[in-house]
Amino acid sequence: MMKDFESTQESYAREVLREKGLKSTAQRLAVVHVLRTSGKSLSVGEIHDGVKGILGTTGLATIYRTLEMFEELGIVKRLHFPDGSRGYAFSQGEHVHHMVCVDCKGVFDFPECPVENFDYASVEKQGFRVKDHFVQLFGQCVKCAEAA
Amino acid sequence: MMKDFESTQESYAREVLREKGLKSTAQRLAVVHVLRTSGKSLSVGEIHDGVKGILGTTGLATIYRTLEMFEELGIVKRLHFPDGSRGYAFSQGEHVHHMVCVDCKGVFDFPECPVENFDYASVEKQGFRVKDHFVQLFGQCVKCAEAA
DNA sequence: AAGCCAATTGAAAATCATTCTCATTTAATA
DNA sequence: TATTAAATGAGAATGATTTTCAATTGGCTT
Repeated sequence: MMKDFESTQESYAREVLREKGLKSTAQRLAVVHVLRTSGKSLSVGEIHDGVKGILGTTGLATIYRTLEMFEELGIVKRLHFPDGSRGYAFSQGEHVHHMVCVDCKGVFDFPECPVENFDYASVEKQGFRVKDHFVQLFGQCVKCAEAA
Repeated sequence: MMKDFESTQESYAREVLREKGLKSTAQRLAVVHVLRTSGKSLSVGEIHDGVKGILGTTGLATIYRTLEMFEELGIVKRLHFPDGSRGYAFSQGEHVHHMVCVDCKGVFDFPECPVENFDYASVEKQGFRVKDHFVQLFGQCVKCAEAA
């Protein structure tokens, strides 16, 4: 039906889903496809539009359900923008952080974790146990810098 | 009308507002007061309730307007939780990151920035210009660890 | 201390985002 | 291919946020 639907990313999603006993539905794979081919962070509405472009009619609730589930499975990552809006980006499970272009919303990974080797002394002195962290960089990508 | 309404934090907010030619209304100072005395991150609704407790009837829209403005002024900081909900915490302008207790939503600052001295080589190699970052730690505070 | 005026507020409506319900459909397995 | 639990679609319901506009108020000025 559609070329280029079987990429590493789609296979990866398929596998994660199967491992968990979840179904690899056309809608779910389409969400992965839309995110992957966009190369950037998309809003729920944009993802919905993208999926509709592939499958025709698709319920918005399905997109929400899929994204929530994908986030728990580590297939996508939710990003937060300064203006308060949210976006989702494809993410392949590993511990990767994201750098987002504030102009085009393009998403670029950076695998080195700035927080990984951070010395939490001041925080742990107070008795905190750090369990997780959220890091996101904002900036401008080459294309947008040149266009400006 | 209310003791303890003039703290460093309230004075700070007053000053920032005056510098920008904005009014120090009872509602705005009450928002600061509620956040300060709570010592933790609060949702918009919780802040609204807190302000109503002080001033009686208060419009929810005012709370939204105030928080948005305070965020731009660096008086409060918006936090994002894993469950998708948002919270606001008092923040005094400087570059501080926050550690949030996932149990009680208590907010604790840590002034050392883990990202400050991070080597962006891999990112900048691709031509990105990093302009800003968002860092937030999740974990458990002493009290909640003991209670568990 | 009173008056002025732009800034701010409250209340409700409007809009936008997200979740829920339930009848129907479908992917995976036998 | 039949079975069945899982998943979907449609729209209603809920919840969050923004807008509108008339009424109020804080920070001057006099």
